[in-house]
Amino acid sequence: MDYRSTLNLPKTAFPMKADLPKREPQRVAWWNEHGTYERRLERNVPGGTWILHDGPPYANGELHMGHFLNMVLKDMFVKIALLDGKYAKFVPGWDMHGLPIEYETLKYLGIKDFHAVDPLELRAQCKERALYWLDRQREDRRRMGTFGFLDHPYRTIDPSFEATIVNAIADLAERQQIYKGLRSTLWCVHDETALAEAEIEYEQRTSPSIYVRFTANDEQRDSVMLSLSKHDGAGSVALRQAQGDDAIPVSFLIWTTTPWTLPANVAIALRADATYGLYRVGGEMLIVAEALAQRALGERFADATQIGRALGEELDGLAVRHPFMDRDSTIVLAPYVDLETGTGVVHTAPGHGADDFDTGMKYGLPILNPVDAAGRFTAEAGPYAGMNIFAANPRIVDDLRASGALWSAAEYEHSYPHCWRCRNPVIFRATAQWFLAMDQNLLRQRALDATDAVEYAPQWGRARQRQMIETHPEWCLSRQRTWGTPIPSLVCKDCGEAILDPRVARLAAKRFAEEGAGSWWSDPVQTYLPEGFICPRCGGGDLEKEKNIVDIWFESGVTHLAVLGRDGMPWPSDLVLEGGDQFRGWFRSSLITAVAIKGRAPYRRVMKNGWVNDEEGRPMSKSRGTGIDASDAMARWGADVLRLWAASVEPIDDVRFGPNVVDQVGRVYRNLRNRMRFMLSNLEDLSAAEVVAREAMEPIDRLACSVTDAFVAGVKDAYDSCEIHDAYLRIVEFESSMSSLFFDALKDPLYSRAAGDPRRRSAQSALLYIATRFFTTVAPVLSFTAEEAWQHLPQWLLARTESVFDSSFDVNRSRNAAAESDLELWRRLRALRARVAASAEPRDFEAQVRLTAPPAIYKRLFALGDNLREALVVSQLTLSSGDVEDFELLPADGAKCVRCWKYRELGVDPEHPDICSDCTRVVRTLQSSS
RNA sequence: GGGCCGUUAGCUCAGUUGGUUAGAGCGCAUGCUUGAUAAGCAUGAGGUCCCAGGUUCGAAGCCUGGACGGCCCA
Repeated sequence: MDYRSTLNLPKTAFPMKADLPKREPQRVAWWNEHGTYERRLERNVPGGTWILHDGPPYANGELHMGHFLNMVLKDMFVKIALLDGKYAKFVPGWDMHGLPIEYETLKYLGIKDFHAVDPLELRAQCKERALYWLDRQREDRRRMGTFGFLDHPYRTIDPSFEATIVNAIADLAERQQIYKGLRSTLWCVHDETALAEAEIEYEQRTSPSIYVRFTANDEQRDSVMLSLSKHDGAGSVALRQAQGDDAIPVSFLIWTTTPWTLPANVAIALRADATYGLYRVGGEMLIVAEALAQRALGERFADATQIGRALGEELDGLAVRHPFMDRDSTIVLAPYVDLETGTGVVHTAPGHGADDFDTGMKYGLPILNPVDAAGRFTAEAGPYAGMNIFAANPRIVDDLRASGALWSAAEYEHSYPHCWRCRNPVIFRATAQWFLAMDQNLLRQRALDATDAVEYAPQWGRARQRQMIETHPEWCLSRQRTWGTPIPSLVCKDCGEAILDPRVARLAAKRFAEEGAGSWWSDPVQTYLPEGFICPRCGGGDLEKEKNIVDIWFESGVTHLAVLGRDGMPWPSDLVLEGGDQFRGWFRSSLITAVAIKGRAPYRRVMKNGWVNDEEGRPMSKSRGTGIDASDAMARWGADVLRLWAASVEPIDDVRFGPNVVDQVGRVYRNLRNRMRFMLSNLEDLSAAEVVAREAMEPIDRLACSVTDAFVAGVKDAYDSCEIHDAYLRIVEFESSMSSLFFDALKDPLYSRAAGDPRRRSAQSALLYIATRFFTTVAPVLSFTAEEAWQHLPQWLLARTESVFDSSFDVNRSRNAAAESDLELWRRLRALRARVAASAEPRDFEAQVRLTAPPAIYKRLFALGDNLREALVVSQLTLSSGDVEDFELLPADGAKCVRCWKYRELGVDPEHPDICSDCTRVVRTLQSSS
């Protein structure tokens, strides 16, 4: 007789093959149709809020794996809070203004000169492009399984958002935190706009490297020689000789890699404490820092004789002639002059460098800026007027060579700042811009102090954040472009005064909230003038609008004002989570605006995630074939495997990604999935009424539930401290031990007992408990699979709890308190089980075990009753108490029952000679009922 | 060039305040199972804990220097 049909073999519709790329989109639709997230959110209202505030990705281009990692981690935290009963409202957002989109749009439209296009028309086109990318990215984000208000994201282009930006400007203006000033600003000549440091990328570039003589005229020569001779008494004989010979000119030798800045040169900077040498080379004398003389003079150093020396400070105030402009260049001192490169004699053009600018201000030097917005020399540049500055470089070098001022020229490869968008090299250019004053109202210090109230993960994040604030230069807020939110400033046509009046800004904010910021271009200026508004400087009434837009880092820096503190979301947020580059970007800009306007940090906790590199640990690159878009990855492997990958690595550090890494985590995924499947396949026939209460379960089932409680509590702790990877390790360890010990032990009772046998129902009840706890616990990570598994739970349970996201972690701390001894017993059973399983002969049911244990352990093992034999998967077990632990494996008594495979006494029933008495009873009952 | 971070088994990672023989999962090899079966169980191999000094009775963990990789900046 075939007894197989009399067994309760596993059965479930939950497929072994995941088919994630196909099934996941259906699950996204299912969640939407059922309003799973929104319903749970409403239910959680009494639980209090927990808000992760989304840092806006920029709406241009496809999402890459770095985005994926970041977005999926965010989603995990939102789901953790949700399952914890919190009102975890998540409003994603997009950064949609700015040069990258404007640039892409112009390219898309084939427009070369942006001045030629009507601002409102260009804005309309930019908006279309930004919305297009938002849609693409939003679809990817949905595909990841993201829970949140994806249909109603915040967008920096919304009129309400633009109003928030302008109101923030008004707030800052009221606090005298904004001023207009002339500064040396990073400038992109291609895009014709000022740039913030966050908009700069450093790339390798080859520049001309030239050494240039700045030669003293007769009068200057006397002063220079006099200063040198003072250094040590009357000076050397050679010095005295040279001093008297007017035919030997003296020059300071400067080094520069930007010849085009020479027309703006007004000074030469030395280091006060450095020693400068006077070198006689052929028929001339050169002054360079002693430490750099050999390198600076090159092969001609061999012919050079040092005939004098002086400290930098002894040369302060001297002057020499500019090599080709009709003016002097003053010798000044500056602390940043280093003795690593060049000559220690630094060409200084205050209009073309931040350091130079500072020196210029200190010495009251003229700030020359002979370069226009497009990077062409103005008339001020004399012979080079009209030329593009970079194109003029070789011409300037040639001219210097022709005039004899050039000492040497070479090519020089170095990293040089480039515009983040158009990739062209940027320049420093002194222009009038609107700035946020970092030290006004002690803003910088208050921002530093505000970090004390923030938790950072990792902890060194605070030091990093502080560093970024300490080194923050004055924040240049204005941009001379079109695609953005206007800075509502006015210019007095009578006196030229630039005016940023809070009242004007408020009017603008109100107007923008209704009409959008485009109205700044179309409205007459009167729209923005309060009653009787006049120029505060000259009293004139003829005002016009300035056409600056605000830095987009400022826009994203006020997302906390636009999103939080309304619609059920408190200010500040509980968590922000972005890539580590945002210590300098969004973490910083948000902190500064929040401290300036609200006096404290806009978040309680900052977490950074790492960079996603390829499998060799190098940056991903499309050209190397290691770059992959998030949407392609999801189409290939499915979101859940990738979500598991995000948890399997330490996402706070830089991580690696590639096909081999995914294959590996894919195998872990299949393990998890199969074990979920095993549980489900043994629950099909369990009705609600038959579920055994925890207290009434068999000992080993209670033990497994207890171990599960400890597991849930452990994972929850990891979640609470943002340690997703730690949770992953616990999940893998748990499912592995569950499978090898408990599931294996349960097979016999589940399969061979009568369906309604109390032993079997107890086991099933434990499995149901473990399954539901497990699905809930992994749901933040494996959202799709956990939900799919949940949907294969018994129907009566689904009627109560429609989705896994309607469940809760249910961490039972009091029950967990007793768990340590349970875990100890669990580990002991695993070790015992391994000893049996290691045996080749006899093995499993062919064996019986004779176990002797010391009294304390004996007591615990004895309490397990027949469950102990089940756990070891043997046919018979004798347990006795003794002084020493002893373990003996012997052949089992009896013969193999063909139905349950255990070794038993067979043939109790002549009709069923090959099966044991227990099996006979089951079979007879089945026969009589059919 | 500067600041910060990292480097533990083929891969992804654990390793509590310095303390036995450095662990897990995956992979690999071998065996078992064929009633979780494109599954399950067991065993095993595999490590100069990046390198070199130092502190210590004792260092993967502390100190110094260096190498390599990454991020941010100059």
